[in-house]
Amino acid sequence: MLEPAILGLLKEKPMHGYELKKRLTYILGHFWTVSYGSLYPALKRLEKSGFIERAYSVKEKTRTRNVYRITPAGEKRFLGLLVEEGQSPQSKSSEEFELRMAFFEYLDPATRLKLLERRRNHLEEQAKKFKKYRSGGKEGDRYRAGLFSHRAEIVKSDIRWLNRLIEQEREVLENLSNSAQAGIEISGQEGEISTAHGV
Amino acid sequence: MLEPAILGLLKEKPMHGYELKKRLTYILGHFWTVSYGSLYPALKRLEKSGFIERAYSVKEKTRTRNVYRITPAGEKRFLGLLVEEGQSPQSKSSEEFELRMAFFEYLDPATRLKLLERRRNHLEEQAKKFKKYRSGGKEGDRYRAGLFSHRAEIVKSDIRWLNRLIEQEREVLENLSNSAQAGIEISGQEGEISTAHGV
DNA sequence: TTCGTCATGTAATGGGTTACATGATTAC
DNA sequence: GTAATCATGTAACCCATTACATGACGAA
Repeated sequence: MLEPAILGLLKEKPMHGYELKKRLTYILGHFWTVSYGSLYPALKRLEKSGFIERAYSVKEKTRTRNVYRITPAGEKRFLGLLVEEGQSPQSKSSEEFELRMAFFEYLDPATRLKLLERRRNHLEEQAKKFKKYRSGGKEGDRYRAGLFSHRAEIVKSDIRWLNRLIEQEREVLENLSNSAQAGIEISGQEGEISTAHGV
Repeated sequence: MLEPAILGLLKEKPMHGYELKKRLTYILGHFWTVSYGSLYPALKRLEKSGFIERAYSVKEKTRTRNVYRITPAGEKRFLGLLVEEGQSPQSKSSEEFELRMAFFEYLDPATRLKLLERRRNHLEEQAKKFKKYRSGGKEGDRYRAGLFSHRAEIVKSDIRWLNRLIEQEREVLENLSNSAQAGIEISGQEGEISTAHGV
């Protein structure tokens, strides 16, 4: 969770730990506030693995700032982590999905579509379960029943949202292939993205 | 997270580990699937602390089932854990709130009201932040922007839901105090709940 | 001068997971 | 007879947290 987030943020621009934490809190603060105790060690790990490197260090009198930058290996790693099957059956998948979505701009349309559909299918599974609960009924308690039906509502609205996004993404893909057929060069968004194309 | 869930489930009826896991998955499976590797050790810990006790063990040929039951100390502990300030700034608070809500029937109206209001206030803080994001605008990326506004919608709808629940709970409280004034005995729901009354 | 924020880090701990190990019972 | 489910547990690990430690800089 932490590593892809760091890599994604460093794609925007090189940053030092403190700044990274603020940015992280801004984007993921909704459900996660990273602590320095995990952030700084993570930076060191990533550096040792060669996914990020020290761009430079500023020594202001006694105080230091270590500015990190993502490496080409890091770029690959980042894409790998984003696309990777949500192997954790632990359905913190909602958080995991939000993290991915926050970096969607770095993925190509086909990968985005894949992730969106995967998520929607997962939610549809959940929705099915809710229906079963309902019909298997009782669970007498009104509070728990209220909670369950509220959850079901949220899931339904999430599915609608995803469906809208999926449709948009499909249009993007169609336009792309049309342009391709018309023989127009597609300039591959600087090329770096291409690693993610293996759908 | 695990311990209050176990205690709450054992309040319903004595159970053994395997059954407990199924029940847990049913109620919390939405965002959490506990593993045996955490469940069984947790049961041992709780037993050692005296919060639960072995009601009986069934030896079916070679296979054993250890049925646990909550103790009076466990009841107190359970209520303590449910009401306890969401000390973790880690906003897994949404999960934590869902857990509490799943056991609302065991709390008295005043405590329920307190928890509902705490949660609503928390969400209102979040909603404020979303507005700031919006006005502080840019964050150019349309995907991230879409994600943010979707989050904002969810939060808003959650607040509306909580407000409805709060209103209902207030009515319950008013009715109670009216009945009390009218000199009618309130039979304290079997008495055991009273520990939670110190609001 | 004191408070908030900038800036980096370590050590102990916690709470969970995965993978492993074992074997009976039930339903098809 | 074989697959699914019942049933319990341990050991190694992972990833994060809290608490601690240190100190400069800017604003009120």
